Amino acid sequence: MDRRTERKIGIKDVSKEAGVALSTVSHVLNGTAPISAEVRIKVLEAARRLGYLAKRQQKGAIASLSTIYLAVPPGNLPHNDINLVSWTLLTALSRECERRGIKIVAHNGSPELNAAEILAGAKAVNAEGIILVYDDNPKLLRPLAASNYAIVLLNGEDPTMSVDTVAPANRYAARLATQWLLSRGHRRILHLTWRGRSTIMRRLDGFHDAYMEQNLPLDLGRTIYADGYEPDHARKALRAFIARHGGLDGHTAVFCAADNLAIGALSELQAQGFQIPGDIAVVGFDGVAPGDLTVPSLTTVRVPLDSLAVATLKALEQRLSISGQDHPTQRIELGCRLIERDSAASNFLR
Amino acid sequence: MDRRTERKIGIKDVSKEAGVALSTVSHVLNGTAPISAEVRIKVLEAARRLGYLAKRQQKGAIASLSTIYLAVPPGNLPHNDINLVSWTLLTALSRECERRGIKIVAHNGSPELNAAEILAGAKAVNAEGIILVYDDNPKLLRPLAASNYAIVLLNGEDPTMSVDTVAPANRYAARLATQWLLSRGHRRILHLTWRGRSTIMRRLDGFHDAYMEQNLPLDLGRTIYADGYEPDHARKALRAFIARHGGLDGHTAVFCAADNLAIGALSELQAQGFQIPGDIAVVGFDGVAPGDLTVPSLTTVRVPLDSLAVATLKALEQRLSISGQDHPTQRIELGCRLIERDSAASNFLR
DNA sequence: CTGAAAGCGCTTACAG
DNA sequence: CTGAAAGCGCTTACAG
Repeated sequence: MDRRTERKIGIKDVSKEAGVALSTVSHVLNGTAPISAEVRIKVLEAARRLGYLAKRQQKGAIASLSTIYLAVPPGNLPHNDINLVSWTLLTALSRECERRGIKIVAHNGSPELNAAEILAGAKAVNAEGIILVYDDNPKLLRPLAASNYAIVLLNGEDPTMSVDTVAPANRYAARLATQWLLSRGHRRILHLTWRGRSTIMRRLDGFHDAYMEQNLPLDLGRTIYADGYEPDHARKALRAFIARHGGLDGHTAVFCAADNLAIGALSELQAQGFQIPGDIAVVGFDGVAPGDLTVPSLTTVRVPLDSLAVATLKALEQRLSISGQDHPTQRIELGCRLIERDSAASNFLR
Repeated sequence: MDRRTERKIGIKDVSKEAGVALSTVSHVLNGTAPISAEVRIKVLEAARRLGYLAKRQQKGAIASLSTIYLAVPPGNLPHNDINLVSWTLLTALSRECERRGIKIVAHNGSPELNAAEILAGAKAVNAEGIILVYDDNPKLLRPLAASNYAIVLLNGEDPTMSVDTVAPANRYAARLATQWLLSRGHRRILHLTWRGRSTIMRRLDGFHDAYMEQNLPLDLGRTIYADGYEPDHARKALRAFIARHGGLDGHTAVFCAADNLAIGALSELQAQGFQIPGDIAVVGFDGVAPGDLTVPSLTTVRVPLDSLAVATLKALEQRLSISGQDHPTQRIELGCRLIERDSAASNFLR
């Protein structure tokens, strides 16, 4: 990440790169003298190219964090290797903290997260901030928000907006994937999901949005609820659906609310003799499963886990630097990208 | 805002405030030496109290912006004094730009916004960034996103996530207002809205969320669509509703998707002899109408317009400082607060 | 807008 | 962790 050669980029390097005087660079960056637009732009572009602007932005923030307290509902902890998403997200977070020399201490308490315990734990390790992952329990969030810790909810939903939140743009990303399928001629699409955290329901919203945007009747898209988000839950749910309808009931694609479900869907559909993507296309969501190793490889929505980790730390630092006033809480959603692979071919057209 | 006396807060002031050595402060802020947790915290709190952390964060960013190009759909321009929300938002934006010495140039083009025109206009004034207000037209956003201007969509929705967006947390705020009514015993609530931009539909989502969260049947809450967002549209829609049902049909509250509608609702309901809030409570959304001047004064959801303006500039600067790589786009939503006044009394309990 | 120079604020190395 | 001191990077004032 840090190339040795560009260790210390300074205003001097920028002036050379832009071919202007050192003082000019300073004036551009501070607005302390009237500078022509052409020169201004030349300087700013050089500063951006060399990463000087980014460095300067970072420098402001890098101050305040030394220890973060991390609270994750036990079911989502990495040692439970079923949930690869959690694992990858937490790894990204650890890596980013390490890179910046921030210590991160994981909460280890009752099976059910509990605000008093979390606050006590954070205090015991002298944390400046708390990252709460996945949870969206208002009973938990309210007392945490009332404390004077900087708190960020990661990958969750806080409808009360009592704490800052960082999450993928679930609704828009699901809409994107569904739109992609619709644009390739699919009309009857199954959405395979489960009744879990509310963030997963935002993916269902997006599924519907795509139909509405095309003025297609919503009931062309059918939603199937699995009993959970493991591959076996997907298999069971699909098996039941197929048995009930004596087939796929005219559906040509399955959009799964998680890669785990998509993996189960792939195996169940293939076990039942369906060709993928010939008979039915499969699209996942998450982008952390080894989707390029499945057969066929999995088309999926990639959640930018690294960026989520970075944004979480930034939100925490921002909150820490705010004195007294009542800045409104913010929710930051990051855009996701569709990874096109073989389980949903791009040349399907009915 | 800037008290003369605290013009230049430096590390020296922080060291005095915290009662530690100057070098210690530096080490804490840079992590360049092992410092005990107690001292660290003492220093950081002093730094925050004096606004030093905030100053430092700002300093990193203040660099890159000198001219912003502002594109607003003509119907929302301030000279159309019907829309007080636009006016207040754009004023907040101008004020913040002025405070920071940023020049802001308003686009003035065809009645329908058009990407090529906007880009040409931005280039003509040597802008570094473009703020697009209110619009959510993908045909417009796509080509803008493809340009290499830093772009922020303010108060809009971009489901394609092609540009960074700053907006109020419409869905959660509407949920909050509805929850507040439900918690005061209201069960049958009218949601008065109009078919406009999609952000307004998010307020409808939030209206429904509040019912779902309480496990109340959704059809207790009924939605009325006015023909637009002006007070007269609200009057007409309510008049039709009351005529059709021979009254309020058991509803005890009207939650309006905009203050403008709420003002119309107040006047129509009173004209028809209903007591507010005795017979029916009225809640608005926006918080910019002179809601404390209506009779009765208007309970409403206040959108943090100043913070939206600040966040927009920050997002623009952040995007400007990013070199090459593909950082995902971000959507920032800010939390809103309920302003309790007389049009929905807090002691209504059935 | 340049370039040399003074100055300022923060960083850093070190003895205590 | 302190305190005095050297050093560094950026800012600022100014003549050209």
